[in-house]
Amino acid sequence: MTEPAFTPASAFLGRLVERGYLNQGTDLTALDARLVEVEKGQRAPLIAYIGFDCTAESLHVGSLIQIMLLRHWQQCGQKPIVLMGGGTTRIGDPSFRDDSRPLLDDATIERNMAGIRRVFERFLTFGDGPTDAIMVNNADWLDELAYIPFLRDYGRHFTINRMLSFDSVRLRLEREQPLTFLEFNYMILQAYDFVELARRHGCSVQMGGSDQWGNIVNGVELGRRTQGLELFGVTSPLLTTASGAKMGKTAQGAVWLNPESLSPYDYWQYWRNTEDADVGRFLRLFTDLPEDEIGRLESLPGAEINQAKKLLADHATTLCHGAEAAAEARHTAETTFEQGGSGEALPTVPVPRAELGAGIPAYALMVTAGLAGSNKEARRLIAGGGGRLNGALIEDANRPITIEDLDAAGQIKLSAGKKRHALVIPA
RNA sequence: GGAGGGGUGGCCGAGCGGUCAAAGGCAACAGACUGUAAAUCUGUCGGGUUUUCCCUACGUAGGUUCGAAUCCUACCCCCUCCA
Repeated sequence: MTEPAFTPASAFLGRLVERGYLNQGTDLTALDARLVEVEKGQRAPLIAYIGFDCTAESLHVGSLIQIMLLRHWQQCGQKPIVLMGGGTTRIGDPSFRDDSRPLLDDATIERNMAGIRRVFERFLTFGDGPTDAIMVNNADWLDELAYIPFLRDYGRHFTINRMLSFDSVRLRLEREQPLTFLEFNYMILQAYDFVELARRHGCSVQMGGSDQWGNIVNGVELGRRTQGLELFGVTSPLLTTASGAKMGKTAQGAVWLNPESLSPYDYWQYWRNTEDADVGRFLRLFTDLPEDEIGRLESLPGAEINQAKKLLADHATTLCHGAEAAAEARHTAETTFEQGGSGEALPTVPVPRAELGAGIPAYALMVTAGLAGSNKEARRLIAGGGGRLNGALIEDANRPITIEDLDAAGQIKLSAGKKRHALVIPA
């Protein structure tokens, strides 16, 4: 557990504490000492892993803190392993959930894994070097597990009594939600993953979100009991916004890290709209900016805090999508919001020139532009004063929009409210 | 296997023969206020070209009624207690 006055000597743990990544860890003092030895060149880099589910074809902002943990780990001269849960995803982590996850088929898992791999390549350096990241898939060993030998070798180290006492299981049972035996095995397999990674790759540290604490501790103990290994666990805090909402949800859904799932412009916007109270915290967690700079930014008064939000958006987007995409997103945002214009990175919707020539009712165009889910919703939006055409309020939902409405740049800017815009271009 | 309770809109949760597209809350969207923030207030919140009209919807399939989310039958699923 975390010692209250723990002051780490190692670069890595020092950074975690300073930047707010540390929730708790097993024997942090010993881990700190090992890390220092590496820094002094007295031992080879330590190897840490974090496991990721393959439940979607991209990771989202909720996993970003974990990705950043691996990134800092690598920057501090240690070696990261990204563990893809190709095997465990077929079971579904029951931690703190009331319902079972839907079981995914192998093809879907495979596809998801490919999408997730690309995200990591932006945050970590992969390769064969001593501190290069590697990616492994736990299906490689879980798929071929033999049931009886596995039970005999590992099952005997788990008591049901203890497993039932873990919050992740206990809370579910207390709420009288069913927990299947399949899901119940998840924690055993995750513990086994840790031991297997130690054996195969010499991995000695597992990190993860605080909801993984129970699973991580199980792995540490299993390693000690079965092979006398000294393993460590480190968790990061569960993140919520200052107003208490879970991170990573927006109107359009999850904030994906993959440009196909969420455009860099929308990603930039997500960070730009951070609540005032979160700016400092997020700068520390999701950018590489130095502490003194962050201190200055987070104390900007009143509306000036918006400068800090832009920098947050710039740096977070650069990490995830590259500097070019970030610059374009910022440019688009500034022309759209500060000059009332429209930048290139706004979503564009091609509409056949002939249809525009004939005129399309405003409500219908809102729908094709993706700004409303149905004609009715579009009408409501316009009736409520939320529809704009090239910046001007749309009074009548039936008002035809034609080529006459093309602006100087040859496009039509449609807006739903102040933040959602789309460009209609004749095709 | 026996007894009882329950399955309602994105979620929670009322309704228990017409006045029900279904109270209330949350979430969401828009408006006002602002700073592309938070909080607050207002409006909207199944679909249909603007609708005193139509369609779809209250686990599934039938039925009784002029009329059902509400009653009946069968089936599926969940929960509780007993065995």
